[in-house]
Amino acid sequence: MENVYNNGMPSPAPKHLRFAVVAVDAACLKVDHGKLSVLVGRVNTKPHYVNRWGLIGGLILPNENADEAITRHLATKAGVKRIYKEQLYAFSDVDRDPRGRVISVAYLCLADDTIAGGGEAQAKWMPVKDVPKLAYDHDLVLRTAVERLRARIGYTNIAQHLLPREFTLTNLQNTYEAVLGHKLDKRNFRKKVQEVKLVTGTGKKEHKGASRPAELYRFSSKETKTIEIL
Amino acid sequence: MENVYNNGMPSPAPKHLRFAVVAVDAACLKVDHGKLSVLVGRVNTKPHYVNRWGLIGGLILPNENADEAITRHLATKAGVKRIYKEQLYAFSDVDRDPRGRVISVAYLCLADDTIAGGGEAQAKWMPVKDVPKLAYDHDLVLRTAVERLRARIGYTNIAQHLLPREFTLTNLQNTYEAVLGHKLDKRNFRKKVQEVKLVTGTGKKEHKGASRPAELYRFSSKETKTIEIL
DNA sequence: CCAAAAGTGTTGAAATTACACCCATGG
DNA sequence: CCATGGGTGTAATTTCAACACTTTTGG
Repeated sequence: MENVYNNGMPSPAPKHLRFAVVAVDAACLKVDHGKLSVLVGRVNTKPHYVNRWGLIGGLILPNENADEAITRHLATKAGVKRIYKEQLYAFSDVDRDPRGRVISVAYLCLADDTIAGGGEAQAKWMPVKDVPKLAYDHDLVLRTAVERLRARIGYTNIAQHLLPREFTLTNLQNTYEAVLGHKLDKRNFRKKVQEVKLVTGTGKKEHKGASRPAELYRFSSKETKTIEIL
Repeated sequence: MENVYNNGMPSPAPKHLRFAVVAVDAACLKVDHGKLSVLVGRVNTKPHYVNRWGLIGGLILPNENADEAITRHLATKAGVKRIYKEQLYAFSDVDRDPRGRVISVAYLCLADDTIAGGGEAQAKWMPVKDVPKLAYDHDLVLRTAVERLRARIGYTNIAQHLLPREFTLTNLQNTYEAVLGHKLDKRNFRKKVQEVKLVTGTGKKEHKGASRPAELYRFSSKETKTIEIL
């Protein structure tokens, strides 16, 4: 074989090599009323999936890459814009879509509690614990996304994408607890997030109800930084 | 919009949606004579890439998924079989391949020092520090793979795929040092790998040259386990 | 007996965990 | 004045990093 990369593909590739369509799917998560929740949309692809739920997604078009495609589909199909996205995994099993060969690049997306979305009536947020069996292989995609988020929240500042710009330390701790699925010690949590410079206090206070007002914090860095341990 | 997932795609998808081909590429790494090395192949896709090096890869076919495709291409194009593979990232930029739209699912693959490969004359192992500019976006793919390996070796037993079944603790430490790019303390290293039960001693000794023979070890688990810290 | 690589412990510093009470506010 | 959630420190334990010499073998 003369050339180990080129499969004899001219430009553009002949039709028989273009048998697949490429899609993107979003496992879009947020913490909603203390529960880790996922954005799902109605799926009605008869005869295979009738009146089911699935993740938000759709095809990649010729003039866009996967990142651009996922952004577009989230905006047009769920009214969700400007949220955090990171690539999760490419799902490529031959029969993962009963309609034909579809290879899907899945994304882990994170939104804060205040994000709208689901306003499209065909899309809504649902607690992860309550999701029924989803269409296609979307159960697998969702499970993969939750595992990834749990792993990442422990050693990066990724949680910033689950919170508004300013938040109390109690908000932050609740977010961690919802994602991880277990309680944390309040004093140790506060000590740690400050010491590792995850957050910085603004002077401001949040007054809410009949109790001592809480200080508002921000994440120190907007870059996704890898910090060591939490 | 009635259906948020189906883009109006019938079965099978119409031609204009099947504009892309889907490929796989392998960032295949091993530690060769103490140096982290990558498997590269000749690329000659005139007029864009003349006599260049690139990663081993090729197209996905209609009857296989990405995992199967990467296995096939490594075997047929580099004679490399039965090595460890994990999906790395899907690269999908519109013009990443000058010949046309190619979306590539990249893999991180690991081999032990004894693996053959490169016997095909068109494929060979090259120290990562010495690789010239590669074809396509393969520099980016390689960089991504090395970062991933460095991160993972620190908290998983993934290093097992870089070593033969039995090895000395010195072999193991050399492997870690080659991947990480810095020296480690011998006593602390040995203490840690035993305490965390990464490896188990076989009674056997390796006699080599005029020096005290070393005990041979194995990895305790063949599953990819996530251990905490190393 | 010499060269070469294998093997082995201790100590001081730093980090981690567990744990309970006082504070500030609004109603 | 009381109910609510916010905020704080310390001591015991564990973990981590730095460091040098003895052992075993083949030639």
